[in-house]
Amino acid sequence: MRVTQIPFKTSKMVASELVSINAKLLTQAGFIHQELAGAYTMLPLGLRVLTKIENIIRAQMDKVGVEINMTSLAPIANWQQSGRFETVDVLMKTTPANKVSAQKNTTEYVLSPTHEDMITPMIAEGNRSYKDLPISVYQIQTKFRNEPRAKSGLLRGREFRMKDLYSFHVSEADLMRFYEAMKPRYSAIYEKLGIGNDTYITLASGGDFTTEYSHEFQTVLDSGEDTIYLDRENRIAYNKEVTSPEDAKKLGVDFSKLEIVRASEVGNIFPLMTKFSKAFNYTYADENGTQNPVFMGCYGIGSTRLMGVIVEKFADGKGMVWPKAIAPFAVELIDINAHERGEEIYTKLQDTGIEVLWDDRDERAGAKFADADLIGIPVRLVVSAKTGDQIEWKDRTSDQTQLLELNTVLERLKI
RNA sequence: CGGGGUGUAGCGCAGUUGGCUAGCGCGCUUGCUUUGGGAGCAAGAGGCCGUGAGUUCGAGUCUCACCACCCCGACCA
Repeated sequence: MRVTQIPFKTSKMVASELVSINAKLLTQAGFIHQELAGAYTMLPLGLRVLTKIENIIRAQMDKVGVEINMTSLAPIANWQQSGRFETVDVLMKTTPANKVSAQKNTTEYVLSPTHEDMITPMIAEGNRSYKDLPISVYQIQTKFRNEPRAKSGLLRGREFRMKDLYSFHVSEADLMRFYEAMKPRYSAIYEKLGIGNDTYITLASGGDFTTEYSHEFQTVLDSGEDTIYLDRENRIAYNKEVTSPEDAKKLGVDFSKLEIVRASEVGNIFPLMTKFSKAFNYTYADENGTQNPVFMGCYGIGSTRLMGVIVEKFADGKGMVWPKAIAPFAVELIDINAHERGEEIYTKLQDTGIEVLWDDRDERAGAKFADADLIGIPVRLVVSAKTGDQIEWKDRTSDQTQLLELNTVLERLKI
């Protein structure tokens, strides 16, 4: 991609009221554009990052389930049937904007904040035998939650993207077997995203459902919203909400010996048990023809939030620093008064299948360098009168530059 | 929802005890010079001062209401 193709420019300045690092840098670098409190357009660079994050999630989920795309609009009836229409206070619904025409459709719909209420009856339609189970289906989509207070850029929005996987089982034992199998899938995702070391599986409350505890994945982050009690040695943490004296006794943990840190929740897995299958009368026939309730689990990961967390985690004084796996491009190419040479290298890199962003603007060197630092692509290549037939290589996180032959550059980038 | 703050040019901001033609920087346009860390000079274009009611001879400035956004808390992926 050429920088001149992108109609969303970087900016030298940004509103002083943007305190959150991810909101500030992503806005300044032209990755996102805010439309409302807690709702952002993904611009070309931001969309590339988000897509890569979601593809990493997708690769792991494809090992345990199949992907579908569901509607965001949901019938109110489904939410009434689960009893959640009145109780979920972040629920949003549509309202027709005007009633000028008599034949106008005035039906109101739920804007789905999560999809249990839709997927349960859908799966139940054709899967009534023990032979059909277990089932595991996921989706990566935009979800809507009327948060009382959207904040911190991508960390908490009213419209955000999230992966949800739903699983359906013949028994609690089978559900828990699957539930346990999800943990390594989640760890693999955080590992690939570059935050594996700082992300801990965390015991949290089971909420309104029938299990006592559930698990979250928390990334240690000063600007995180949650407080967790961290046991670094055993790589496990406890959400503050489950650190009462009773919890301590039940779990056999001495919380006073643990480190208290701020963290951001980047995933959760939850045994739903039979809450939704009961609400939607989803039963299956076992070997004896007896009807039994289906056991369900749900497994979420907020992809837009992850993008924000990763910015917060790695940014330095000059801008963002993307892990290789999700950087919008593998390399940024800058030409300094060497447009033809730039185009030549740009074409070669592209032909080799390397993702390259070419800053082909008619800008001064300083402006291009500053923007490259801000955007945070892992490798910066420069061609100019100084570099001759060679190419200057600089890693985003280093101050060292080196002159390399084109072939060497291609070799290095292939890895 | 409680508390605190902010709405003035595309973006970032200033605007005195109410005063006449509303400024500055960035960006944008044109020209010349410059060219490896956000260039210089010159000439331009660009405003319903968030919205609505008041007070006043006169409101960006004062009053009230509303809306939006940011921050703390409560709540939540």
